[in-house]
Amino acid sequence: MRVNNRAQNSDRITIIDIGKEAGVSYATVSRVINNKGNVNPGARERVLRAMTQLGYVANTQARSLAGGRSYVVGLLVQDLGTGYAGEIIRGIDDELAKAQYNLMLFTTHRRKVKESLFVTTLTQGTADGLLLILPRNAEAYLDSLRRRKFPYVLVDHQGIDEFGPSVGASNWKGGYDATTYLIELGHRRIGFVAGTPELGCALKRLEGYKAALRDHGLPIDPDLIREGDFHQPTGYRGGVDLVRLGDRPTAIFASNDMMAFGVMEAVREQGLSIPNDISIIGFDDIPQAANVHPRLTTVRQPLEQMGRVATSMLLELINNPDRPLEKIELATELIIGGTCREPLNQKS
Amino acid sequence: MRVNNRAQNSDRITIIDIGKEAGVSYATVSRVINNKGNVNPGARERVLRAMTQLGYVANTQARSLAGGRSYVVGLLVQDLGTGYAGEIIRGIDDELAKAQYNLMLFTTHRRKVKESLFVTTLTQGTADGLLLILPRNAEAYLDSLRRRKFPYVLVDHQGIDEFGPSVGASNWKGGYDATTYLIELGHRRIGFVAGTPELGCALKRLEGYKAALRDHGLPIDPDLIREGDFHQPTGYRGGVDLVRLGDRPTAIFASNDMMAFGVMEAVREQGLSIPNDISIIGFDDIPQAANVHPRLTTVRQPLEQMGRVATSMLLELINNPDRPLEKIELATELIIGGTCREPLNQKS
DNA sequence: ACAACTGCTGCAAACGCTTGCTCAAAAAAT
DNA sequence: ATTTTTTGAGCAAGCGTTTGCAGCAGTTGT
Repeated sequence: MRVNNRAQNSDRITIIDIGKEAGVSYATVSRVINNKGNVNPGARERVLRAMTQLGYVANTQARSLAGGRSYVVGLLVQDLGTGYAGEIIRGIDDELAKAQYNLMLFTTHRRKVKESLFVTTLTQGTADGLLLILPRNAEAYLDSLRRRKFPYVLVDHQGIDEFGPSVGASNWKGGYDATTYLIELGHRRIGFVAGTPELGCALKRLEGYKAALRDHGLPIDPDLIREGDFHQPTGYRGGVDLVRLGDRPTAIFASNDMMAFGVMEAVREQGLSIPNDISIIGFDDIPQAANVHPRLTTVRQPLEQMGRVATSMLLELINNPDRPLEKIELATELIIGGTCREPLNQKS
Repeated sequence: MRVNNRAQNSDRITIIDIGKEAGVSYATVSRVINNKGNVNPGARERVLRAMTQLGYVANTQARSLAGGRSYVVGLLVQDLGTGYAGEIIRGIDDELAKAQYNLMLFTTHRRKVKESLFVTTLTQGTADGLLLILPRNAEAYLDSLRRRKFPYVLVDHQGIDEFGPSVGASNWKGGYDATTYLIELGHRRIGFVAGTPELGCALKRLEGYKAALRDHGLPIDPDLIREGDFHQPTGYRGGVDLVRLGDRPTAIFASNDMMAFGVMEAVREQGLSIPNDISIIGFDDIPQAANVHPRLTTVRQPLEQMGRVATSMLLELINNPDRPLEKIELATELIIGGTCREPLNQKS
């Protein structure tokens, strides 16, 4: 006989137990659990009752082994440092919970090496699908996933993978709207702090900004455009540079909130007031944006909803692998806070 | 015959394949994988070679079913909004990766209800152990875990569970040190913004603050102590209140960084300079603390290390359930940034 | 040279579940 | 009343591992 090394195994309740309790075979119990086949309403009732009575909890490993489904989706994310991923994840695991799925998390952090390994393990039976938030070197495995028809969805990543399904936000339009808003307030010199140029979303936002300027007959001044990397320090740096410009801008558009916070710091450190001296607008609307004073005016990406939509797409893909792949772009929304106003006309 | 519904099953490589390739039985392959029993070095060598050659990936579900181990640990965390949890998680999954373990994430968010359900499922075979970061209503299940000897470790939670193993930081000493630092700089009126009083760590920090004042013969002025909840808005609120005080403090100690950011905002909005008019010190040293300007002076909690230590404790507990339970308190460290200086003697 | 070990390896059962097949009983059709 | 169809449920195989047990060489001891 084999001895289990896990204490709770001894009293673990299996479908066999509940089959006995309900007076049916364990196969029937399984059918009830999975809503499969034809089960007599009476029997189903008894099974259900027995389950709650005995406190049955399905053994996911066994289900997975037998049924080929693990009820787990893997999530690959770079880092949980800002609220950004947190918001998306909120949507994800809310949606996952509804479908009785679990979330396996892998944080890339600095070590790109293991990313592939993780994907391999996960896609080899541990998970039924994969959610990728802003993956960096996805090329390494995306191809293999596609070939094997392993379900996955890209979140907030435009550009890299033209074939795969993805969920993002209207970055171009968001950039356009934010800029237009500033222009309509009366701003003529609008600084821009760009995001990592390798990321599609960063480019789109920049293009939106340029298009808005163009459409309103304003010049695109390269001096007003600074490169950043979506993190606070580069926002600060860009802010300092822009503020020190001889003919400094009356407004600055940072292409994400974290950088906007950096810009705000820079502006204030130079003894200038927000929004009186300089208007500031961000992008993302992470939770913190609502916590600074004045509240950051920003372009909201529906992060939670993105997580939600991506998840439900993934679940559908899992249930029906031959379903046509979609690319969904959710609408952004301008959130008016207190960091923007019409420019004071002391300087034209 | 049964037809698999998963495409990749057809070409999945199992220990049987490896066994054939290496010319041994699959049992031997299993022994090699698990470093069990005596295996002939030559055979081991061949097996290893076959594994890399064929790109073998173990099926975790099967291992779990047969071996009673899932190589998964569950993580329960309230929210991923700030970098706080992110840092801890970095330590956790770094350590987990070393042991070839995976991480199952559950975010409590607003819905406490499902927390217990998650714990039940997880402890019923899905995970080998549980990591709990600042759980709120842990009483609901901690007891059951203890009874069933299910391995778990509490992270950064002092007070609730006197029996269970836990990892935290020296909150009292951190509070004491920070306050002493300010006093030694010459501050006499030091404001304090407290954290959620239900959390042990918040209380400890406050006590450390009071003790330092006492030890240096300074009065404890209730007016200088404001209640907060560890989030930015309450820090802001507390900051505003303190700054508006008739006899305003020359320094403010916020009991975590997020609130310190709120205080910084409040101070600057009142037209005061940091650190010239008011010194500010935080607690935690989340990544952002290094990104604000000037860099926040704060008490570093070794968050990543806490995650790391908690994880290795958990893993040891999993391997040896009868091991005595420990409570580890890691040292905090004062990080000198640029938000503190001696008070300007314009006002005594 | 024979018994007693030792080291290595294979066999097969078990883990808890899903599901194709089969078949009995009940319902519908003739 | 008989045949056909439908419905419901049991049987047993199989998912990919781990591991106790048995067996078979090769060593060592006497």
